[in-house]
Amino acid sequence: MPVAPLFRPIDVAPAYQKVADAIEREIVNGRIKPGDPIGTEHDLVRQFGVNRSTIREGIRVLEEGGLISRDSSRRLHACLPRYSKLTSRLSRALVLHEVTFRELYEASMTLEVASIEGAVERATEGNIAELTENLTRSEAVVGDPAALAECDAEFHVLVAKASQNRVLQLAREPAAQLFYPTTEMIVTGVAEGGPRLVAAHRHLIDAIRRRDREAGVLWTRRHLQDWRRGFEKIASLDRSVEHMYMEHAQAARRR
Amino acid sequence: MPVAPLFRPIDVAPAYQKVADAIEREIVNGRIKPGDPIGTEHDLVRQFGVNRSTIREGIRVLEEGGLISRDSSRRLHACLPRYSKLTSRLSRALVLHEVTFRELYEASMTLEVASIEGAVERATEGNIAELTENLTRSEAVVGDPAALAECDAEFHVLVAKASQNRVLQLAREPAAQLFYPTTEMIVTGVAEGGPRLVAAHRHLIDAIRRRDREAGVLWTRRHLQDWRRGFEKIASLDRSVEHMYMEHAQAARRR
DNA sequence: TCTGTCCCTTTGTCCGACAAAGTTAGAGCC
DNA sequence: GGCTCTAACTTTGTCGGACAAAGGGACAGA
Repeated sequence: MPVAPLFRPIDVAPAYQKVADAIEREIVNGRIKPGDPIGTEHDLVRQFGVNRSTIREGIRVLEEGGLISRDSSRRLHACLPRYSKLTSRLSRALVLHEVTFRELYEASMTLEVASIEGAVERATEGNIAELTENLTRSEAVVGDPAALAECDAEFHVLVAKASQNRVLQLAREPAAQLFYPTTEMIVTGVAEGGPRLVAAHRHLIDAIRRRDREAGVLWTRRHLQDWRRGFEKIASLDRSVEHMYMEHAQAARRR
Repeated sequence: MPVAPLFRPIDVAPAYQKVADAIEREIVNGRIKPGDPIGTEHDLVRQFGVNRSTIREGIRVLEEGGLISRDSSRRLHACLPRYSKLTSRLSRALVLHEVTFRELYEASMTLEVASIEGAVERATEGNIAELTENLTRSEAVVGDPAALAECDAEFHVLVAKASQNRVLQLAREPAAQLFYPTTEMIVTGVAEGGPRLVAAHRHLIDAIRRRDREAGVLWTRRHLQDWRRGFEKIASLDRSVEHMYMEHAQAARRR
C-alpha cells in the first residue's frame, strides 16, 4: 500500500541554472523590458551572492536562448529574441533527425500557402513595396544562382511578414531555412529555373496587389512544384536533408 | 582605387564560442553521433588547450541548444535535440513579441488541418492505438479541466505524430504550447466544453481510422472553432498572449 | 553472487589574478 | 566655454588553482 506523499521533490538545480531562471523570470514577467540593462557581472555577483564563474555560466544559457545579449561595449541587456536565431536551432534539429525533403516539401506547401493567403488579405503598401524591391533585385541577379537563391529566401520571408501573422512567420522558418540551399542547386541545374522563379514572384506580387487569393494560392503551388520538379532531377524527395546544409545554417546564424 | 584584398577577416570569436562551435560541428557532421560520449571536462581542457571555465561556458551553450546533455552520472554525451525543449523557447519568444490570440488561432487552423490530413493519409495502427488510449484517459478526466487540457494537448501532438511529418510536427509546437493553458480556462468556464472536446476527439480518431479526409478536416475546424467561441466568452481574440502563460511553458520545459 | 567500504574521478562552485578593450574623467588647448 | 587627448578606472574574457559533494569502480567479506 503506497504511503501518502509527505514531501514534494526538492529543487536541486545547480546555481548557474537558478541564476538563469531568475533573470529569465524577470524578463518574461516584464519587470525587465527588452533593451533594459542587466548590470555588470560584478553587480550580479553581489546580487546573487555567487561566484562570477557561476554567473557567467548562467549568462551563457540566457544568451544562447536569445533573451539577453551584449551590446557594442559587451554590456548585458535584455532583448527580444530574434526569430532567425531561434529557428536556426530548429533547422539544425531537423537535420539531426534526418527529415526527408518530402516532409519539407509537404509542410512548406501548407505553410507557404497559408502565408500567401494572409498576405493577399492583409499586405500593406509597405509590404508590397518591399516585395517589389526584392523582385527588382532578383531580376538583376537572375543569372547568379547563389544571389538568386538568397533573394528567393528573402522573398518568402517578406510574404510571410505581409501576412501580419508572426506565429505563421515563425512556423515556416525552420523548413524555409533548409529549403534555401537547394534552391541554388536547382537554379544552377535547370536552365529555365531562374526566369521561372522570378516570373512566379511577379505573379505573386500581382496577386497580392489585386487581393486575388485564388491566383496567390495557384502561383505559390506552381512555384513549389517547380522547386519539386527541379529537385527530383537531382535527387529523390525521400533523401534526408544532408548534413552539409548545416554549414549554410551556421553561417547564417553568426550573421 | 581600392587595393586588392590581401587578408581575410580574422575570426575573433571568444574561446568559449569556438569550443562550442567545434563540438557542434562534429555533431552535425555526424562524426559524433547522438548518444556518443563527449568526454570529461578535463579531456576537453586537454584537447582544446583552454581553461576549464572556458570549456564549461562552451558546454552551457551547447546544452541550452539541446545538442548535448548530461546523463544520470552527469557525464556529457551528444543527443538528438528534443523538439519540445527547442519549441518552448519559440513559445517564449512569441510571448515576448506579444502575439495575439488571433494570430495563434489562424496559424493553428492551418497547422492542425495539415496535421489531420497527414494523419488521415498515413496514420499507422500504432498511432491509432495511442490516440485511442489518449481518448480513454480523456473520457476519465472529463470533469477535471486541468487534466483534460493536458490530454487535449497530448492528443494533438499524437495527431501530428501520426502525420509522419516531423517538420509539421515541429512547426505546430510553438503555437500549440501557447494554446494549452487557455484550454483549461475554457473547459472550466464553459459547461458543455469538456464533453464537446472529447466528442471531437472521438470523431477525429474515427475519421483517421476510416481514412476520411473530409471528416477529419471538418472536425478539426469545429474543434478549433469551439475553442474560439469559448475563448471569446472570456476575452478578445486580439488580446496578446499574456506573460502569465510563461509559467506553464517554464514548468513544461523543466520536465 | 551479493553487499558494504574505500578510493579515485568528475562536477559544481569558489577564490584570486591579469591582459585587453571599453568608459570616464580630467588636463590641456583652441 | 567648448573641444580633444590622455590617464585612470571598469568590465570582460581567460587563466590557474582549490575544495566539497556525488558517482563509479575495485576489492574484501558474507
